[in-house]
Amino acid sequence: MFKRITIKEFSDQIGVSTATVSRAFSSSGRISEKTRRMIIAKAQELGYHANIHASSLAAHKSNVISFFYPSIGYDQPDYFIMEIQLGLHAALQQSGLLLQTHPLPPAPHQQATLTIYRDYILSGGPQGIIIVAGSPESVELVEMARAAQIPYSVIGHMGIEPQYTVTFDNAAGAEQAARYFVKTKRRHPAYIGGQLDKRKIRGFAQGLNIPPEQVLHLPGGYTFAHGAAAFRELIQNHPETDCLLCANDVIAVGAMRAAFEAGYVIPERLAVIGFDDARFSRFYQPALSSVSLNMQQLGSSAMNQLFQQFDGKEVKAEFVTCDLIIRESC
Amino acid sequence: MFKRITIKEFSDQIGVSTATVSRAFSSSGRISEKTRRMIIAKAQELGYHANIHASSLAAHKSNVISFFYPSIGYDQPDYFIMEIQLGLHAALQQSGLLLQTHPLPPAPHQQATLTIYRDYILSGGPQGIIIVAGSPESVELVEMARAAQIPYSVIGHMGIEPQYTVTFDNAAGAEQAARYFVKTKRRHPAYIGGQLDKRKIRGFAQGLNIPPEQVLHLPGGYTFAHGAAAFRELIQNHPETDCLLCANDVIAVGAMRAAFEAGYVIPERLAVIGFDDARFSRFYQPALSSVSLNMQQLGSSAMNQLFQQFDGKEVKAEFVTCDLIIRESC
DNA sequence: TTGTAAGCGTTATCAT
DNA sequence: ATGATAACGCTTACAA
Repeated sequence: MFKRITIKEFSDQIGVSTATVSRAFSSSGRISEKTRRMIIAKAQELGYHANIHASSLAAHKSNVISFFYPSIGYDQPDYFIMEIQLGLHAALQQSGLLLQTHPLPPAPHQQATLTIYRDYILSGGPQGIIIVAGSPESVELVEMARAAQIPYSVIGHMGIEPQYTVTFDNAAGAEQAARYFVKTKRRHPAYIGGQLDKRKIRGFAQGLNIPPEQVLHLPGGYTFAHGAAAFRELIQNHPETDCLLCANDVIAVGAMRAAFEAGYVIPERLAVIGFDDARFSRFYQPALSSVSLNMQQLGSSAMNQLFQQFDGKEVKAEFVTCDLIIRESC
Repeated sequence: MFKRITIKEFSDQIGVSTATVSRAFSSSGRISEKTRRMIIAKAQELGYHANIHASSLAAHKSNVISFFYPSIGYDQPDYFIMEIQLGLHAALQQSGLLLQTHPLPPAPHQQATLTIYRDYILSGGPQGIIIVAGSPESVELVEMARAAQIPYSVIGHMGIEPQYTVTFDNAAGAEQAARYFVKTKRRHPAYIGGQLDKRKIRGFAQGLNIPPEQVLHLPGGYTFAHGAAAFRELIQNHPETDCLLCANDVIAVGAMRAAFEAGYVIPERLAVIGFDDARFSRFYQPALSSVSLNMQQLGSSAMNQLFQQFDGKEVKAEFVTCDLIIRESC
C-alpha cells in the first residue's frame, strides 16, 4: 500500500507543530498569514494532503452531502432527478462539499438497500441530507435524519412539518394552463396522469371553474407508453377533446405521438401542455408547451436550507414557483 | 451535538470486547456464528452503528467510489452521463459501496474545482475512481489516481495505456450506419458533429467506401441548436443531401427539426441516423434511428474493472459494442 | 501566534 | 474464539 506523508512527518520536516499545520488548512484557526502561506507552499512541494478520514473523525464532520431520491428503475433514467442533481452540484460549487447519490431502488431490493443507507446515516456519515419526496422510503429517511440529528432538506410534498422543505406550486401551474385553455376558447379539456398528484388536478379544475370531480381524468403511470395509451383510450369516448394537460412531459410526448397517429393536428385541433418542462420536450415537433418547474432552483434551494442549518440559522420553508411556458403545442 | 453510542460503550454494555464487536460486523473476522448473531441483535436493540469515519481511518478504506465526468455546464443536463451513472448504481447494488459524483465544470471554475478533487483523491478519500474521458482534466485525474495508487477505470478513449479502460466501438457503429445508407440506395451522405470524434467519421467513410477526407462534414458543437444550424448550412451548398449521420441524438433531433422547416420529408427525402440512442429520441416523431451504445453496460463494466482491482486480479480492458437501431427516421 | 497532548471511534496485531 | 491494546492521522483545548 502507498504510504502518504502524515501531518506528523510533514510538520517535523518543515519545523512546526501539527497543530499549526492543521490550522493552516482550517479556515477558522488563528494563525499568521505568513506561516499559513509557508505551510501551504511546503505542502504543495512535499505533497502533503490531510487524510480525509482522520479529519472527519477528529472534527466530527465529513464534508459529504447525501442525495436520496426515488428511482423508477435502474434501466429508466429520470430527467427530473437529473436536473435536481445538476442544481445541487451548482450550489455545491467551490464549497468543498462532496455529493453522494443514493437512488431508492424499486421493489425487490429496496429493503436491503435501505438498511445500507440507514447504517450510513446513523453512523454519522453525511454532514447533510437531501431527500426527494415520492416513495414511502423517503419518509423513513427523514426519520433517520432526525434520529441522527443530521441537517436535512426535503424536496417535494411529504405531509410532514414543512420548515425543512422545498415545495413548488403545481396547483398554480395547472391553473395557469387551464386559464390559457379557457382564454384560447378550448371547450373540451382532459387531464392525463397518475393519481398521486391531487394538486395538479385541483389547480386545473380551479382554472377551468369546475369542481375537481368533473375533470375528465385519465390516470396511469408516468411514461411515454402510458401517455400514448391513455390518449387512445381518451378519444374512444371523448373524440371531441380539444385540449390536454399532462402530469409530465414524457406523458405529453407520448400522448402527442398517439394524437398524430389518430390524425389530430397540434395545436389547431388539439392543444397540449405538459408539466416539468423537461429539456428534450422543447425540441419536439411541435415544441411542447409546459408548466415549467425550475428543477435546478429546487436543488439549490435545498442546499441553501442545509447551509442555514450548518450555520445554526433559522430555516425557512422554500418555495419554487411554476410558470407556464408557451411554445408550439398550444 | 447528538452523541452516538460508541463501540466501547456498546461492548461494555453487552459484555464483550470491542474487538469482538468489530469482528461481528466485518466479514473476515473469525468469530462464532452464535456470538455474531447475539451482537447484531443487541446492536439493533441499542442502536449501535459503527462510526464510518473511524472505520475508514483504521481500516484504510472508505467504501466510496468516485465518479468524475466532464460537465457541459450546470444548466445543461447530459443524458449520456446520466445513463452511465444509472449503470454504476445498478452495479453497486448490495455491494455496500457508495457513489460520489464529481462533475468537471466548464471553463471558469475548473481549476478551483480540480484542486478540491485533487485534495480529495490524494488524501485517500475514495476507494476507487471512475473517470469519463472527454475533457483535458480527465487525463489529470488519471494521473492523480495513479499517483495515489487508487484503483481506477476510464470510460472512453483517452490515448493512454488501455488496460484500465472501457471503450466502445464508435467506428463500427458509424460504419453500420453508412452501410445501411448504401443498402437503401442513398446517394448523398453527410455527417454533422464535433471534430473530436475522428473515429465516427472514419467508420462512416469506411462504410461508404470513400476516404475520410471526402466525407461531407459539418463540424460544431453537440447541442440541439448546433444540429439545426449545421443542417441549414448544409443544404445551402448541398441541397441534394439525402442521408445524414449525426454525432449524437441531440444534434440529430436539431437537424431533423431544421429539415422539417426546410420541407424535407423524413425518411422519404432524407434519412437520419443519430448516435448514442438517447432515451428521448425514440419518442420523437419520426422515432430516431440511432447507433446504440449501451451506456449502462459502460457503467457496470467500469465497476467490474474496479472490483477486479480490489480483488487483486488481473484487469482486462473491457469493450462495449455499438449497434444500429432502425426506427422510423431512415 | 504557536506548541503539547489528549482525544476522536474504529481495526488489527498479538496474546491467551 | 475472544480480549487487551497499539495504531490510524487528524483537530482542538489548554498552556506557553
